Amino acid sequence: MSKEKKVSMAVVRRLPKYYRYLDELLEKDIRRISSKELSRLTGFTASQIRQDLNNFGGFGQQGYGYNVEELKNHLAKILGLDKSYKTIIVGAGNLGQAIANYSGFNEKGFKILALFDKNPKLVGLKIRDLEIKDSDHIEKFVMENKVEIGIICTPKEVSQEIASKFTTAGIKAIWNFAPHDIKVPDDVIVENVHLNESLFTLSHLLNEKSEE
Amino acid sequence: MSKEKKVSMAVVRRLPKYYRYLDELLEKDIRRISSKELSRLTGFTASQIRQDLNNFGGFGQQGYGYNVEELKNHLAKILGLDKSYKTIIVGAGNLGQAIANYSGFNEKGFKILALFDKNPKLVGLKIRDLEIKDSDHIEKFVMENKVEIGIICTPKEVSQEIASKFTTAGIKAIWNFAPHDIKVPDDVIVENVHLNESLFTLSHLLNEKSEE
DNA sequence: AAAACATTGACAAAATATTAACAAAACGAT
DNA sequence: ATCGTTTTGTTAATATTTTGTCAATGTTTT
Repeated sequence: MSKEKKVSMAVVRRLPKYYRYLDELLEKDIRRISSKELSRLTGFTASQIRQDLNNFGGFGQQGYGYNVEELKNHLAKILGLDKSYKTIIVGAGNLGQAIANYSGFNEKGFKILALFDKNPKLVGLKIRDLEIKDSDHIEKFVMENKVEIGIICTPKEVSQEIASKFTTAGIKAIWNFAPHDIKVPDDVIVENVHLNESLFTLSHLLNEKSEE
Repeated sequence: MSKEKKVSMAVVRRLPKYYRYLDELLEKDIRRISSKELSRLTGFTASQIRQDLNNFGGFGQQGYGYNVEELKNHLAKILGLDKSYKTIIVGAGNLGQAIANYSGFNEKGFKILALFDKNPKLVGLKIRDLEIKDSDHIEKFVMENKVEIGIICTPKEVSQEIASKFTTAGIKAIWNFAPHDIKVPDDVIVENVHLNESLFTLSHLLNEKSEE
């Protein structure tokens, strides 16, 4: 049983940003950082940063700040980046291919095992060294290869169907790019990237501004 | 001078979702909807939905609910979807092409005028009916065509450079897909789509869960 | 090795956001 | 038309999140 207090989603969503800046600092060979300085970089308040980090333990030292490498490693662990994940992408259009080609994810441990599509013109083609397979074989592939993360890059009309295949086959986390809210069992995690919502937000802010 | 109270970002980020569900309802020819029913669809509480919508005016009617079409039109206006926007995409790799090919944005009034890339192998090629132009001509093109929204699909290393070109040329809104926080003048709006942060959040949640 | 300085972690205070409650208004059935 | 039902808009109550403060503690300088 876990006795840790639940960390709020607001905090969780800031963690990757901390991680990203720590990564950049380390690349510049900067070894220590204070919450004040991190505040300047990230735009969050120093107080908030200290409180966020303290949800997971006291990683800093009075009078000194945080050791960049150490904090980065802690965050990697918290974010689960110390492990490797088997993933597949369904929908091998431009978006699916864009994600397959992005080397950053692979470097951080997200291994793409295969791409799937139901378009016969795409099936059989290769993206980098990945063959595009027929969508009919998703479930079998997931079970045989113990795929952990499923990525949906299909049109919204088929996204639920794919999500269901995923959960039936035992996938526990879905990264969904289709502009639709898929339904899954309670124990399955869904992270949505709703590009239209993001664009509409931008459009709203642009209009709101011009009404000053 | 505006006397409207400022609407919080939390509210704004829910609006596109309301809009999406209203769109779906209208497609199914459903003409009226209560906050309770919208709550069931969206997962937000009915109380929250009523309060959110009331930030912009009383669109509903007691005993009846909301007229779907009317509410959708109001939201379209609030989100700025009643207008048309001139946009360009910089970075014509898979991601840039994916966005260029997504017809949904075009339908909602986001017109892509051109794609830019600095890779000579891409310059001159056509995506749909859009020619990929050389990045050297971004500023000129933006000014001549009064481009309103700039979309950054480049690697992070050049994202700031592109952002600066955008703002110099007078762009007031940037949709940024590069995993980097670009710096822009205060009056320019930036909406980030940080895919790595999204994926890392997913990874964290997956790990958190397995520690039950 | 002492003094001055920097900075955390924790807690309290303030600000925001969400949920609940309900009177007022409109609908729908009889 | 009247009456019970539905459902909003609004205000009040809760809950959550963010910010401010400071003693405690380690660091750096002299």
